[in-house]
Formats: sequence, structure tokens, C-alpha cells
Amino acid sequence: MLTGHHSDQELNRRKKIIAFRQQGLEPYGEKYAVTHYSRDIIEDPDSFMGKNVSLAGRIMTKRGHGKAAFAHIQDSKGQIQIYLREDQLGEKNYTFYNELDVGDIIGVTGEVFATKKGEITVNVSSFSLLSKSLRPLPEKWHGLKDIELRYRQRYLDLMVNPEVRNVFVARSKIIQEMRSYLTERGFLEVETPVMHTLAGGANARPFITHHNALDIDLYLRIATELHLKRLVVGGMDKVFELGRIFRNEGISTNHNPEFTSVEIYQANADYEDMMILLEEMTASIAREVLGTTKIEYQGKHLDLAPPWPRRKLQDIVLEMTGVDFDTIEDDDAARKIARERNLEMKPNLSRGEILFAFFEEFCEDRLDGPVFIKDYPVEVSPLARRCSSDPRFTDRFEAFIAGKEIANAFTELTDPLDQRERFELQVSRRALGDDEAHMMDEDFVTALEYGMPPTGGLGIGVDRLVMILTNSPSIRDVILFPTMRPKE
RNA sequence: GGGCCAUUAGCUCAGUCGGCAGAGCACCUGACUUUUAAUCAGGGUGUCCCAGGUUCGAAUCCUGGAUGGCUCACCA
Repeated sequence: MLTGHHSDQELNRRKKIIAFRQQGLEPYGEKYAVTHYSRDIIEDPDSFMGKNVSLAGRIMTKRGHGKAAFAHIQDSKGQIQIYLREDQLGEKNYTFYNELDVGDIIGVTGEVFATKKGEITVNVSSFSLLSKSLRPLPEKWHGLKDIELRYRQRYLDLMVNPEVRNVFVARSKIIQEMRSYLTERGFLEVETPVMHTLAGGANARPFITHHNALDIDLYLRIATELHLKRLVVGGMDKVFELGRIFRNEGISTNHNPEFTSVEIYQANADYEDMMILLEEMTASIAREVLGTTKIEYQGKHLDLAPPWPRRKLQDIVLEMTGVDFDTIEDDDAARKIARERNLEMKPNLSRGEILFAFFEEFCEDRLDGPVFIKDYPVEVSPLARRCSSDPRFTDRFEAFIAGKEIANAFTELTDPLDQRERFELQVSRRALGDDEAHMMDEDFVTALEYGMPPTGGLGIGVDRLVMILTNSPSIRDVILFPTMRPKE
């Protein structure tokens, strides 16, 4: 136990385990009969004054004063001070306490009182060691700042940086509110396969895995869309799935290889209904979790209260770049203007794709929002229904808050013949080397051939919504264990 | 994948022109019965990210590598 490469502090703690056991003191104790959390007492001291309580927590600070001592212990809801005296505990127990280290988890029982300075404190009459900590904690004053250590050893981050816990508590509440908002309105939560025989529903590179018994490659899902729409065909007219999606793409402050999405489908609805659903649900979640729809994100003040503005993508491009795509008749004219604006392009892009590229390149991150950008070119929307008024566009929107795309939605394409053609166009792109283009999903087309009711569909990037609502600058701040390269 | 930056004690960080490896907290020894980043006296505990190179001498300069951050590309 004392071999290997340990610091002096680790060696000291390991030696204590041996010493404790020699004295019959077990360093990894049984559960302690806890009656309260620290916060229960701190928030309502009058009800507890003079009463006995039992708490369990991690020692975060120790202050010894000879024959008396103070410490703070931390449980899942906060910290509380404890006070220990040799004349109350007896010499043996008091010596045992003095041998404990910051980081150890103990259970304490005692009477609540207030110190001279007024701090609510537990006057400990008995305690036991529940778990001996063998490693020193990060510094009490500066906390754990090293971003790499915070992500790799999130438990340390949670221990010493209390605001981190708050973010993940908020995340949990946001998801809980989303789920109850939807189920209360008659949406059925379902689970569809995570392993797909072909990856569809989005333009992204998938992760590939292998099933040994079937001897086939499987893809981790890049979207839940195509299975959920099969369910709508089957008569489940209001469904949603909240779950993990995997995309084999780069990592950035806005992208993690695995992330959480919710996709929502409602039959006999269209994308305008999805706008109302999204803005109402987002505002409702903000009110429940934050108590207000007015938020601050990285210095920007935004109000999530509906209604959010609805703007056509082409109008935004005109407004922000001065380029009027109404006057651009064909692909050649579009490519010409793209070259003039130094827009880097894959070869042979069409007018619609260039319009979309203009939006992404020059407009997207300038949208403070919340705002709906609607009517996307059909070429970049292979699963969305064409606008009745102009078949070059689709009834699709994306929602932006603080320059981040947080949702993508459309009136679903229900025409199986059109869907097959769109897939075929994607397949030809794939053949030309675009490995993010869709694969042909014959079974999905077959499902559409049986008839799918007019349907509105909405996908939300849950992590990004959590970022917005918790004022977190990086997606890694809202994912407990973000993807990291293994060390060494 | 490209560019820029970072990596020194358990943690947070200094380290000048290339000349014995530093501080605060933590830790160790001692004092102290209501402290508050407790205080007082004493103690430095290290693979300076790794591997080479230059040099009498490298934490410091050079080359290569590792990990991370930001950013660009890509994507949501």
C-alpha cells in the first residue's frame, strides 16, 4: 500500500489508514443515519437552534485551536460549520478527529448553535469516519482552474467549484421541464434504435461499429428523425424522443461528438405550429428554471418571451450582405456573386446551396435572437416539404439564440416520390465524395408510400439550449464528461 | 487537420540576460477552548510535460513529440 509513486501527502494519508485499523477504527465506514442536509439548517436556523441533527459530508476546511476545533463539511446541498471540543468528545475521539484530513467524508451528530460571529454551527457530540480520502483536494481559495483537469476529473470540479454543480442541476431541471411540457400536451415519449443499419436524418459523418453475430457494420445514429417519422406513419401522431446523438465531426466550444437532442413530431401540424411550440416551450422552461424569460448570455441581454420574430432566410441575406437572391436567376449567376464575395465553395454548387452558404458564412453568428429563420432552399433540406408558393424553397426554419442554432424544424416531406428523388440527389452527392450526404433509405420511402399525414417536426439541440440558459460559453461546460483524447 | 498560446510542488501561480528551483494555499513539527482564507513559531516536500540537440552550464535557446485552451476549417 505504501509503494509506488505517491506524494508526501498521499503517503501520510495511507499511513493513517493502517494506524486507524490498528486502533480498531474502520476508515471506510457503514452508512450514517443522516437526518438533514446542511442547507436545511442554514436556511431555517431558528427551527433548529438547540436541536440535535445528524449530517454527513466531506471535510473542506479545518481550523484547530488546541483543545477545540472548527471545520466545514460539505454535503450535496452546501456547507455547514462544525465545532468539536476535547472535553465533550473525550481525548481519544478528539485525537482521532485531529488525524482526519481535508477531503475525508465524515458523519456528525450534535446540537445546532450560533457562534459569536453568528455562524450556524453544529456542536459535535459524536462523529464517525465514513470514507478516508487518500489524495489532497485542490486549493480552497482558487478552486480547480486547470480546464483539462476539470473535464477529465469532473468529480474534483464538482467538489470544489460549487457553480459547476448548479449548471448540472439546471440542466437536469431543463430536461425535466421539457419532458413534462411535452407529455402534458399529449406527446408520447419513445425510444428508437441507437444503432442504425444506415445513418440518416441529418448531414453528418457517422461513427461505425460492428455486430459480431450478424457480421454487419452498424452506425451510431446521427439523428432520430427517420424512425420517429415511421412511427407517425404507424399512427403515433404526437411523439418525441430525447436522447443521445453521435456525429463523427470536429470538437469545438459548440460541438461534442455525442450530444443530446430532442426531436418532436406532430401529425396534422406544420412548421408554423412547431415555431409556436418551440417559443412557448422555451419560455416556459426559462420561467420554471430561471424564474424569468429575460436572460443574459455572455454579455448579451435577450428576452425569450414569445413571439419570436419570423424572418425569411433570403431576406436576412439581403439585409446583412446586400445580395438580393431574387435577382439571381440561375446557378451560374449565384456562383459569380459567391466568387465576388470570396466565398469558398465546393465545386458545382447550386443557387440554393450558395444562398444557404451566404447565410451561414455572413449572417448566422450575427443573429442575437431569439429569431426564426425560415424558408430554406430545397437542396439543403432533403426531408422538408416544398413551399406551396415556391418549390425552390421548403417550409423549414432554424431558431437562433445568441448566434447559435438551437433548433431545426420543418413541415415534413410526405410525398414518397419526391422523397425518393431527394435521396437520389443525396446519393449522387455521396458518390462524388460528400460523405455527409444522405444514404438511400428504402424502408423509409416504403413507409411514406403507405401514407404519412401532414406533419410538423422539430429538433432541438438540448446542450446548446442549456448553454444559453446557464450562460455557459462552452458546450463542455454543460456536458459532465465531454469527449477528451486519452492521456498518453 | 491548420494557426496561436499554455504545460514549473497536491492546487493557484512567479521565475529577469542561460548561472544553486520560488511564493501563497495545502502538507509536516510545536503552541492555542467560539475560529472565519483562524493565528503564531519552525520545515520545501519537485520527472520544471516527454525525447533529443546547442552550451562549461538549460525551467529558460533549438528540433521533434504529447496533452489541453482559443481560433479557422467542418458540423448541430
